[in-house]
Amino acid sequence: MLYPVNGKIQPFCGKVPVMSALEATSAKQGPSQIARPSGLAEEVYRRIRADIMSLKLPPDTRVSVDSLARELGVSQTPIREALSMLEANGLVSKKHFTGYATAPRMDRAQLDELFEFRLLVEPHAARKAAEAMAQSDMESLGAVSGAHAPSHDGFADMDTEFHKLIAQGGGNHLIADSLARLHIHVHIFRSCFRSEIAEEAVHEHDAVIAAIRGRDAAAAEAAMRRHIERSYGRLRDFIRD
Amino acid sequence: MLYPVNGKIQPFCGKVPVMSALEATSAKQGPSQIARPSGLAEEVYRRIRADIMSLKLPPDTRVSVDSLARELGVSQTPIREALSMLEANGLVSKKHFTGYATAPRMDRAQLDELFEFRLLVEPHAARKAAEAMAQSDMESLGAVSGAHAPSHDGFADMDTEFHKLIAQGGGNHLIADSLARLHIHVHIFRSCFRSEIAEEAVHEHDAVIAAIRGRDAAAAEAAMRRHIERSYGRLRDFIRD
DNA sequence: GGTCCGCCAATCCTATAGGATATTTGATCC
DNA sequence: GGATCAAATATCCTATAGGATTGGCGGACC
Repeated sequence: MLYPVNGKIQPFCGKVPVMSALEATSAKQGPSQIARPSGLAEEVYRRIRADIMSLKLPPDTRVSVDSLARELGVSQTPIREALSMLEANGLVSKKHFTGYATAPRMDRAQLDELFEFRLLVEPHAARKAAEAMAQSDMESLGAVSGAHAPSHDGFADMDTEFHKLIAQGGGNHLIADSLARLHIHVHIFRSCFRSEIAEEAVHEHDAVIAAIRGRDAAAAEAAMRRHIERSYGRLRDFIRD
Repeated sequence: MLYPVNGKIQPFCGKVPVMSALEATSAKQGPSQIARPSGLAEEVYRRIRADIMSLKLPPDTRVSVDSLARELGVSQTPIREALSMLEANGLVSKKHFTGYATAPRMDRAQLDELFEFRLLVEPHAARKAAEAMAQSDMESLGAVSGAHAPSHDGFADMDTEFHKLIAQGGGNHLIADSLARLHIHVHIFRSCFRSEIAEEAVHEHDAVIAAIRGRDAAAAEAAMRRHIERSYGRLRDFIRD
């Protein structure tokens, strides 16, 4: 057959891939989501993004379309579409006739800009979350609370989920999407330095969660602001420029 | 020849297209910019985005890859890359095996979310612009001030430039990019209703400009907040849902 | 010994052909 | 007359081949 089925990524020709895609989406986004086998491009997109976030593709690394196509067992077209989307999200950059490369690691100026933005948006999101968060999300929030994360990746996932839930809690999709896009870069930056799991961060998280559960908007905003400021202080130490 | 040169978009095979691309970029971004013929995909991207913003492609309209390829005289690949980038920016959406379509017109909820976001970010940007805007941008700001725009498009361009300069003035690229991305949607929404050129908006702009020129951060923030609130009121009237 | 020029490999970019799918249209049946 | 099913069309998705360009490498020249 023309479609290599060596365990990488399979096109939507058979029935099995479709089912697996359905399971994947429904498992990740909850049962209320429509079944949408969004195509190979999106699959490849997630794969590459995961590789970037796990530092399997470190910052400032060349990414060859040919290599990816061979490695994933798909044609170049979906690779190109995925890379174009990643470029639009700032995770890779394209130089004409030279190819794609993962974005270089954040420098001091970019870190400052990123946290200025977070400090502007995320406390507001926490305030609104305290006012209007749905009960279901509130319960999910409890799941990322007290449990001590064993590994570095475990903490990172928990942190991502924590901030995502609060951003969504405000009910504003634009805010949630913007913060999610930014959080990816924070994740990469933090992973670059394999920073120790900060016990403080967990306490700060719990403070925010407590305020939101108590529907105390002002306290939630303040706690989130404090968390981001402290987080900024912890990350800033890793950089000198 | 394989490359149709019927006046649409030309590949980078000859010398003339390269020169024209150079002239275009240098004319738009100033003489200090490196020459970067970024490829067909970006050219196509700008073209489609322009067509969407000019309502030549109205909201919720099917966009065929084949048709675009024929119309622009290029292959399908750059069209796909451009559409992927547009999708990442929320201007088109893709449905598997059905094709691309321009995003539907904003509904009331989206308008609310968008202006909540703007109200959160843009006054802050104005404050920072008043504190730190470069002298060159300050002069450019004067150019979009008093002059009465004759046409609807003229006002729209002026408005876009006004908000772009202030967003850039704060020196935070993330803020500037986010606001630019959002402003496109505001532009489309406004164009849909061919709203009359609001004389008020010009006065509000002038108030912001005056505050920034006077380096009065608090006044700039307040003026921008007022401008956005009024702008929201003007646009909200067009929608019922 | 340093610098410049031409060649080679790797990569990207474009174009075309073929298979698969969703939507539409028309005819048939109830 | 309305609804249902099937064929046809238009479109997308994938794969492969060929042309064009960049960056690095070795040799020649000053």
